[in-house]
Amino acid sequence: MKKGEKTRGKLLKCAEKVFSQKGYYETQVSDIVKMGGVAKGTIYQYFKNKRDIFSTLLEQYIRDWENAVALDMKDYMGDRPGIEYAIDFLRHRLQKTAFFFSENQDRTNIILRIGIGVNEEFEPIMRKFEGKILRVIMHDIVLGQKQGHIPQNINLEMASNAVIGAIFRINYYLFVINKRTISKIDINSLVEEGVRLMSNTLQMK
Amino acid sequence: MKKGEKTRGKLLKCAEKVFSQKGYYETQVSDIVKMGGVAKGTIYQYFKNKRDIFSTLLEQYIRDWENAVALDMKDYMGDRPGIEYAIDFLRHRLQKTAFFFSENQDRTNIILRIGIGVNEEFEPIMRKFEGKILRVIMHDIVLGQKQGHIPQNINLEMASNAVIGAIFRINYYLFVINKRTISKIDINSLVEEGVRLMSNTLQMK
Amino acid sequence: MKKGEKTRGKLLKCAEKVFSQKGYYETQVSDIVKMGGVAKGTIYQYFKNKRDIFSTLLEQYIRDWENAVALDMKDYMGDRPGIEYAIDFLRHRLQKTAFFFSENQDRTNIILRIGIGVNEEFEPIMRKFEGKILRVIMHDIVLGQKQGHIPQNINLEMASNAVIGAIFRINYYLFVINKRTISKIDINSLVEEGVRLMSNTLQMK
Amino acid sequence: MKKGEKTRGKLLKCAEKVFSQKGYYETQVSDIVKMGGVAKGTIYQYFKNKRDIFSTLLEQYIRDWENAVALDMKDYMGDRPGIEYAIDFLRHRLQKTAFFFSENQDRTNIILRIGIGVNEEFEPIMRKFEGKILRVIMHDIVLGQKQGHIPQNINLEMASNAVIGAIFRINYYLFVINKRTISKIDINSLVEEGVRLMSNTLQMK
DNA sequence: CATGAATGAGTCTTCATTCAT
DNA sequence: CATGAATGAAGACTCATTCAT
Repeated sequence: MKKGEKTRGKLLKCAEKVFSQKGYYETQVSDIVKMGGVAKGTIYQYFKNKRDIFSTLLEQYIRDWENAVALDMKDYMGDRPGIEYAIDFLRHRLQKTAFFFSENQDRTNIILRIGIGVNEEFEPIMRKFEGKILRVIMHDIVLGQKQGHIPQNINLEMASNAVIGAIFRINYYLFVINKRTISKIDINSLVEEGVRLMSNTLQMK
Repeated sequence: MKKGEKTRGKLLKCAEKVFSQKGYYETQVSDIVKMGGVAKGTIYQYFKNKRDIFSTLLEQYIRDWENAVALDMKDYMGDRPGIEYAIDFLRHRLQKTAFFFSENQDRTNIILRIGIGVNEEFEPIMRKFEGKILRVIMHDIVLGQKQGHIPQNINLEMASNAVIGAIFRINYYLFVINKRTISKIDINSLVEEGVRLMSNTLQMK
Repeated sequence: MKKGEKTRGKLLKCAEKVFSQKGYYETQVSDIVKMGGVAKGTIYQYFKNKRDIFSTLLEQYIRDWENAVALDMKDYMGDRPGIEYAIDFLRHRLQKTAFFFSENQDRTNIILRIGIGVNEEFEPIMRKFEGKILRVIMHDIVLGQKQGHIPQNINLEMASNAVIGAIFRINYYLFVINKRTISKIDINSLVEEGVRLMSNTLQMK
Repeated sequence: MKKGEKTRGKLLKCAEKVFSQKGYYETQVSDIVKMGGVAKGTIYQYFKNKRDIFSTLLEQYIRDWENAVALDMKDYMGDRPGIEYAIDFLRHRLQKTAFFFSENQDRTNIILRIGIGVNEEFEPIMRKFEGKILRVIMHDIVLGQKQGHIPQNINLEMASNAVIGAIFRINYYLFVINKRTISKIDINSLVEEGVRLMSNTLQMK
């Protein structure tokens, strides 16, 4: 790794920490730079401005999430039937999501709290993020309906928002409000409860 | 005395509008007073500073919500049994909530979006708000369990967070993202769908 | 006393207290008004502005001092000789001064501390005050020289400044720094010491 | 590093000039930076705020004075007797003081006029300053008493205040009120007169 | 690449003063 | 005479950004 790349990465890591602790507006570029141990001017070698730092993080988060949660969708892309199979599918989704949100709490805090209320110039990125997640959920539900595990008369828009709301809120509650550090075993029992709640919500059978 | 109260109220209304549009940090005190048609100094007769304006709004919202949603709980406090009754109870909750969030979209935007990411000095107020709502939901679930309409083995913490997450997210989706203006008739069909989803989530029967 | 006169006097008394405690710039008109128990606008019925309040006090202090210290000068205007007489004269001066500065410590604080550093627009008044005092001292010294109790070769300018400096400083030390409340008996022993110091300074014999 | 120190020093010099001319409250930070030929923000790189600028000056003055007046005390620490020696000692003190107050009239104005009436948050610094001076004078008097040149029955508290008052007042009169610029020869004749007055006050013989 | 001194537009906030009631 | 709501000019201070070294 080039020296420049290393500095850039370090600054991004510091930015994540500070943004997470103080929010976008309350963090000062000098906070980030100080934590990174470099001079004021250095950060402007890698980022156009403060906004650029924050949106770089947000864009990165979308890719992180895709890598963590969305990509393995193919494993379950086959049309093999069976309700256990569908539940298994849901379980994996929730598990990946829980791992994603628990492994980096600064990132979680930014995605679920900081990113929400911030300036509308970041809204497109956040919308894109949410849109991706929402589309995955909708796709999953439609898949479940095709396979007969989810009733046809469910309102897709309402249901997927209910699911995303529930999932985000639970992860927010666990990892942002309570800052819980959780073992893999703990996470699995939580996931199991989540599977039960969500399969109920969607009347999976 | 009368005049002062009127000015204060007007400024609070303007503040709500501007905070909702621009967020806490991007709104300038001068935006608010300009919209209110008064001089800069006037707003400082009624509020200590910008923070005070915002937190006054938040505190007001807690009271608004209690008046709108929480107070009529007693009507259903009787121990009349019957699952229809329990569903009816849930329906009323969701209906009141939907009315509350649809009747003042600036307020909704501030509660569900602006208030979330803002500086941690407002966190206690937001926590208090969320705490009140969470407690109502938990109380409702426990009541349902006592009356046998909700299974005992449900995880109260997870379930109530799932419910609050789903409800907030749906209202957020409808009134903040889509800025939907909704007739009473529309709202009722949405509420009906919400009742179905939430009663499923909680396995009410 | 008319009601108006009474209000004016009360406000002046309050102003004296606040100016003494906070200095000219740190006192707010609203402090004075609040202490006086009247409305903001009322004080502007009696004084043109904040400066007018302060300079009214200063002007008053000049008259106060003249009444307290300077006027009885005539009692000693005769040209009766005798060193005891001259010392007696000095004693009376110092005594009157000490009474003047001890009887109203807010006034003392304003004259000896607040009034010094304040805006140069009050300088003429303060100069006038100091000038009157200086002239009295010079006159006294010249009188002492005429009568042969003070050497001719003394530098009038230096000596009178030394005397006024010493007197002011001692009173400042006693009544401003140490806020000493002092009985008539105490004061007399202090005055006696002062007489000794000043008669030495002026080589009175 | 070099450049920064230079800017800081320049701003401090400008601040001294402006504070001296306008007093603490009437000087605006923008006056100082304008005179310094730098931008508004620059001064805040070196000083926390306006108060910090002023108190930095005051603290500096204490050190200046110690360097100018107090340090050479040891030269006279020997116990060589003789009244000429004691008078010589007094002469040097007054001379050093006169040089100190005449060499930088802005500083003199701030010490003897501006610093007095200002807000009580600077009082500790001014007290510290006065305390140091007072202690030196007291020490000198006690030394004189030990060596038999000053009577034992003198009131130390009163006498030292008389001396400090006289000295300050004379310097104030010369360098603040009359803004006299004085040659070394002039100063020596003034000092001679001062020696005479003070040695009389303290009955040195 | 890195530095950190300098910039200055931008904001909040204060407070003496006015004036309609 | 008294009130107190409203005014708005004025000033301190912040902080993202630039650029010469």
